[in-house]
Amino acid sequence: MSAAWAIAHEQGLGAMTLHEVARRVGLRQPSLYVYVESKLDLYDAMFAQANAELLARVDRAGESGSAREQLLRLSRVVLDFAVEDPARQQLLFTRSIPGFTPSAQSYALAEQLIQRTSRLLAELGCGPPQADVYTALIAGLCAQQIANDPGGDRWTRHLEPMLELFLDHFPDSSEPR
Amino acid sequence: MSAAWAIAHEQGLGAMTLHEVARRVGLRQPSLYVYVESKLDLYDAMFAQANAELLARVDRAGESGSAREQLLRLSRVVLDFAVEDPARQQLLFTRSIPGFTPSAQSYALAEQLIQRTSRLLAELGCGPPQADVYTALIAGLCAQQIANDPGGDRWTRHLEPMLELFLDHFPDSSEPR
DNA sequence: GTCTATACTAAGATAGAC
DNA sequence: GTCTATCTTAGTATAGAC
Repeated sequence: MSAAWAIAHEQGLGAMTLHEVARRVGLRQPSLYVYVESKLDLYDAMFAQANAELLARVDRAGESGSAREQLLRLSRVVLDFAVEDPARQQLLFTRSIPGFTPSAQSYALAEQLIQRTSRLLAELGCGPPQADVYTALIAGLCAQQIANDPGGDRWTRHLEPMLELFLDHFPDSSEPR
Repeated sequence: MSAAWAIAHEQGLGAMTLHEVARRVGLRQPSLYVYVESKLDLYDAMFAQANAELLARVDRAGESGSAREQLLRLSRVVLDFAVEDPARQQLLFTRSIPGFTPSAQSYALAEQLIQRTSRLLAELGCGPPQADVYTALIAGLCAQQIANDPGGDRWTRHLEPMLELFLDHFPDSSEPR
């Protein structure tokens, strides 16, 4: 697993091949089939691992404070997590690996985060349409940060002001139709 | 070119191979080397063509009205263009094709749009940091729309309300630090 | 300009010995 | 569990005939 992550981290998720993984762990490529059923199976294990790690961090960020404070903290944790490792972000939040869809078991982990966020948003007066705007905000900062200033904070530093603006004005008004 | 776009459109940009292009135009793969120097060269031609098309649409959207109206129209044209064809969006706005960077000549076209947008933003009191927020807004709507509701408008319909909110509140206040 | 033939690379996966 | 050997597929690119 860590060899697979290392490759994804260094050269992108698409460069992660079973040959290269085997090379790094000092085995021949066919030997890996003792541990994984296929390459997609390995992706699934990585997906589950990354989601578990994210959930752990969100938990560590705690549940204290108002719903608004909690949402701000949760958003910061998620954004930092995503921006920290572009390959991981690609695996978790985009559907861009040909042939890969997470198994039901792995996806259940991802669901937990979605539930948690939706609940907080609902408490703050944001229904599903506003929640879409929220996800677009996060996704936009994340995409721009990774693409144009990897390792920096040129976009991520706008998270809190944007969320404040969003929470102050979007929940009630501005609903299109 | 149109065969290449058709493949990208149907199966994604990564599925565009010289073999498949040749198949579609009734040639053998080596014959394509009369027309392109390499696969990356073909990507570059596609990049230039798509940028030219986008610029043409932006021009057609006209320059009448206030800076605010112009920015709203330009943003709508760009967002619709990007969402319309995910493969094209990937080629133009993400840097996710291994080994591909646009030639200086092709990139000059992309620069024109950037210039135009920056000028409008500046007229509306948005400096570079606010322009970053603007690009994140567009990128976020675009990414979510393509990933989660392709062909629909679940995210893109929020464009105008979000821009209004952004222009009304972000230019002066909310600047982090 | 187009072809055939081929070199080269590299991937995922399987068979069967040890 | 690990290996060698191999199958199968598919890609980019080049050489040289026509």
